[in-house]
Amino acid sequence: MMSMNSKQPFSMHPMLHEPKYGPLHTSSEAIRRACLPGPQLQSNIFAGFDETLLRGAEALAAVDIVTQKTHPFKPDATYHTMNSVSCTPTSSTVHLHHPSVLTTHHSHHPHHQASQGLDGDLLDHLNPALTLGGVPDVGSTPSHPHAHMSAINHMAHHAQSMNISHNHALAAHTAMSCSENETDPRELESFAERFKQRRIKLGVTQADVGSALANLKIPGVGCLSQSTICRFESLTLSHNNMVALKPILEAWLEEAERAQREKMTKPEIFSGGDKKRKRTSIAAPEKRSLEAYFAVQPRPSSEKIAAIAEKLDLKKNVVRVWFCNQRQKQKRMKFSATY
DNA sequence: ATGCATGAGAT
DNA sequence: TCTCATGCATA
Repeated sequence: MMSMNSKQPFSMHPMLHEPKYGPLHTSSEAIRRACLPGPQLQSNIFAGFDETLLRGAEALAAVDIVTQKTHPFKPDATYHTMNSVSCTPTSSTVHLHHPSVLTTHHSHHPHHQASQGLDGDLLDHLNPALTLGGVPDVGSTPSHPHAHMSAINHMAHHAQSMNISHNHALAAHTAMSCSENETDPRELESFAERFKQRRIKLGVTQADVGSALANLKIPGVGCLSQSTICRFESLTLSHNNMVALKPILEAWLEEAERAQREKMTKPEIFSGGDKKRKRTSIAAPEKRSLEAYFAVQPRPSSEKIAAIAEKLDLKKNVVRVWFCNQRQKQKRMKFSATY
């Protein structure tokens, strides 16, 4: 592990009010894209349908929603399996905070974007009035002061499709199995499960794990949020992300268990904000419409986004972000379907 | 546990 | 302007 690419994105950035997190990211979209099925048939399966189509889509979506209650099309699908273990709120245990950054990236697997086949420009065919609308750039969101953290993943390097053959002389066999294991979805899945169980056994919350990570002092690794730990355990992260985080969490787990053993032998002692960001909530009807649009065109142009935003009376930026998030979710779903 | 959001880096 | 990794806020 740790074969570094020349990519060490350590481009720092000021703008951190808090020394809290360090930024960093690396990404290799390229490969991924290369694996993607080409651009969809750009076209006009929908040409000429205009608004009717949209209405149909929305209607469909509406129906879908209804059905969804019983039917499950969990839009937020998961990485692989749905593990439904509930989260135990074992509060307080360890606590530490540190920022750090890490970036991950690499590999690719054949994600399959099955859906983008229907790319007609739905909105284009929608009524022109819609397209014309004022389109006020609603852009920017209110205030948001905060820093973020990313992970640099020195490890996790190989994609399943990639070969590590160029690494070591003996890599041929040995390494092969090793790296393959690290990225094997099933291995990741079982690890996530084991991780969760052992974590609970230790009486540590997801949030605790996240903040305790910084104590590992792993270069480039800082703390993570409860959300991320939760997503890791439930496999709701991208494959690359899972691969990148695994060694880190594994390290924490070992350390935590070691520390506990030590504590057993010796009597130990233990001891132990700012502005709130508002979360916009998109109402069900609007969400249904968005889903309908998404089904037809997952990647609407800026103009379309503006039109949709206006129609649904939402901020353009909100709509844009919604589509971005939807795409991310879709990828997770697709990935899970792959295995 | 999950919805909406940010920001870095890639396109 | 997108993707990706992550986070805050909240149901």
